[in-house]
Amino acid sequence: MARIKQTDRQQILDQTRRRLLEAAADEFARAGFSDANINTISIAAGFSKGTIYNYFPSKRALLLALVDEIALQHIAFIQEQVLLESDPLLRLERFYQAGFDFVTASLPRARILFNLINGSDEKFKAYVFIAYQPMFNFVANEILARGVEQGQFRLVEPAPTAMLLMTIYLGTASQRNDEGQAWLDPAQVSALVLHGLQK
Amino acid sequence: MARIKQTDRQQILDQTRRRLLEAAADEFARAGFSDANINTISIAAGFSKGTIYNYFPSKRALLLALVDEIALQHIAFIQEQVLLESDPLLRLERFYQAGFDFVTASLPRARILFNLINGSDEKFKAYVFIAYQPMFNFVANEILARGVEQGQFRLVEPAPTAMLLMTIYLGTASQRNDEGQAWLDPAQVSALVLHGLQK
Amino acid sequence: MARIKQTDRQQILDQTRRRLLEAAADEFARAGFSDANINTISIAAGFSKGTIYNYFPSKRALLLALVDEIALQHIAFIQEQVLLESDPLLRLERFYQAGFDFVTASLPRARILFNLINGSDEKFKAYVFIAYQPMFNFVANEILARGVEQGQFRLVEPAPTAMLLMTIYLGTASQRNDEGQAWLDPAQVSALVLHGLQK
Amino acid sequence: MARIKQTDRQQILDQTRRRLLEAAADEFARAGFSDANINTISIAAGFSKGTIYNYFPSKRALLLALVDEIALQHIAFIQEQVLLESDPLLRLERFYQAGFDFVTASLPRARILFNLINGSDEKFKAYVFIAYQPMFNFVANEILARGVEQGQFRLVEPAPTAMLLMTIYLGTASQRNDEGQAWLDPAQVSALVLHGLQK
DNA sequence: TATGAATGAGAGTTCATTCAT
DNA sequence: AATGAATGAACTCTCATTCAT
Repeated sequence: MARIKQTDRQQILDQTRRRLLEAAADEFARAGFSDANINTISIAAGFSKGTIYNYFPSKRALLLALVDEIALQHIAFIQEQVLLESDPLLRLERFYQAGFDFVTASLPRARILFNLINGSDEKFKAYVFIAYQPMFNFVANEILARGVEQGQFRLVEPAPTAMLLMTIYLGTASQRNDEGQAWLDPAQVSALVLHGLQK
Repeated sequence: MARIKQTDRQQILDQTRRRLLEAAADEFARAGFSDANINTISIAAGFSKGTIYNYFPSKRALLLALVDEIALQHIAFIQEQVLLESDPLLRLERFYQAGFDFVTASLPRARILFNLINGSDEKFKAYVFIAYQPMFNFVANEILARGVEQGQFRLVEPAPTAMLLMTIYLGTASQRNDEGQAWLDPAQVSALVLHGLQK
Repeated sequence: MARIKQTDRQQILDQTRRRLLEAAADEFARAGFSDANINTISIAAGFSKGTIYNYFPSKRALLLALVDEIALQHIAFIQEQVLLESDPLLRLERFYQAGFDFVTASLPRARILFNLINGSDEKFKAYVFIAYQPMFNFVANEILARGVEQGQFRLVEPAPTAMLLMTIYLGTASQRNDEGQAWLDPAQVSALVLHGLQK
Repeated sequence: MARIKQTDRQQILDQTRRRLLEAAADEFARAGFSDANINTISIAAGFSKGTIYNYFPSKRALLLALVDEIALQHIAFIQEQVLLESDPLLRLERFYQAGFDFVTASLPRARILFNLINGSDEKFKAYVFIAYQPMFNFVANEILARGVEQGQFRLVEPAPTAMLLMTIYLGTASQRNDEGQAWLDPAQVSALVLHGLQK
């Protein structure tokens, strides 16, 4: 009995936390960190202002928790897609395709990410890079290093090149019109990158 | 006599405006629009709070005035550099080189630009794009269209491709370490882009 | 239980609102709208500055809420007193007596009213007239029209004459010395008005 | 020669002062003391901000100088009109007629007066009453005392009754519609007052 | 005499955060 | 666990006043 109750309680806690994070994502995407409003978030989540502070110690911590979540989802989604292919060239194409798909599907969350990376708060920026470290490593090892080994890519240094690919991804995928459609086509971007990487 | 006085006064006005814009550039770069502090700006410029409002009607107007100034300098600098070459391929290289140089030389101003473009305030974003329209046109006409005409580039559509080049430029040039050094090399970026554009 | 809590909370809300309005009445009476200080009001009410904005969206809205309250009290008090008599002549006397009594008892609130009516903000003025419409109607119908019907008053038009009586009331009752005593005697005023209305 | 120059200079000074006072009258009438804007006044007068402070030591002093001027004009106009008649009854009618005429002709200045009298600044109020002392005396002596002596008025005390007449005048004459037309007719008001004063 | 750039105290308002319930 | 009334520091913006020219 007690254990069941315990479980129920945990579920309620998780669900509240989830709703708060969802609402926070929308608000942070809409307004950025400084202009995001804690009250707006709590109301959108269906709770009152105080509840947020039962789950997150501060507005800043709320955003960081959201970054963690976004990074996990983002990395998992891209890895999953990329690993469907084994050829490094196809993996690269998949990488851009999956990246654009992720941004399309999760535009508010992606916007938060881009805002933070190109924003002026260095602490946020550093936090994001740490959270995305697995993705950098994945691109470097599973796409670039393999392509170089197999002789499909020029002899590039995996680490800085991974950064280049990521930067191009973020820069191109983030440009959207009012309906959320990308200005650029991922195939166009990966074609361009592939030309650059091939011998 | 009267004319001299008039001139003096105008010079003082211009100089004050200049110092305010310089200080504003630093502060907006450091903190972004919302967290930038009017008081900090005026103190840094050597004036008191109220003086800003003798020159700009609001914090927002101050930033927009700065955007105008940055865009003019930015566009002029890049055009000047690019036009030193006549070959479209070399022009493209110059474009990235000049772009990276501009960011290096005017990092705070470039940061403001990137923040606005990737930020959440749609009005700021629209304003920036209008201010940079001449640059888009320049890239489309003086680099891409010429390269296509002369058979050096694939048959790309100048307008969206100009946007792609700009996006890649902004995305790559803006990534800097703490000392302001670019993570990426402009030659690397233009090589990649060139590979993508060539037949 | 829950209902009691609910009630308690509502009582606290009402009480805070009440204290804010009381303090606001004193401050607006002392200084007029423009020179009234939000901080002074909240401190006098025993709260901090921000609390006012949990109850009223702006300084202006605070004053308008106060006007609503004053008008309701004012009208109710005068109607109650006037309706103690049925003879229109006696009603007129009661009207001035009650009016002067109201001003004596609620001098700060009355001052706010007079300030607004004779002030330069047309929006405030219009708001006050709308709030006092019931009083104009009451004087026109329950005093003047009846007196004319019963042949005690000259054949005057009720509406503009009601305005005249109100104007004389406001003009005379508002003149007070430092101790809040009226310069004029309401009996004197109503005698004068009665002479003017009788055949 | 020197004396002529001196005269010219004095004329310029007087004219500037005059234009400043005219502009100040409009602005104080429009907005009341607190919301009146020194810059608006100086621009309307065709001068710059600083000039006001060459003529008046402060915004407050500017208003007081204006009050002096208004009172002098006001009193002179009413005395002149009233003294055209010798019969106290006709003088009383003239008093209200002239009063309403003055307000009609000098609405901004009259508004300033009414605002101050019914406003919340006690110092302004006291200043106005001192400036209008000659008018109170004039009404008491030249209208009321004479009417009582000649047996046309009831045996009223001149001083408080003068105050009553003035208060009624100010209260009634100040109510104007958007085109500046009085809500009430001065004949109506003086008829009412006369009924009250006659035996 | 007239100017207007500079000042800076002070205003209303916002909002992340606290905490008693 | 959830609430929301209260807080008060911080913010942008206003404007009467000063003073060097």
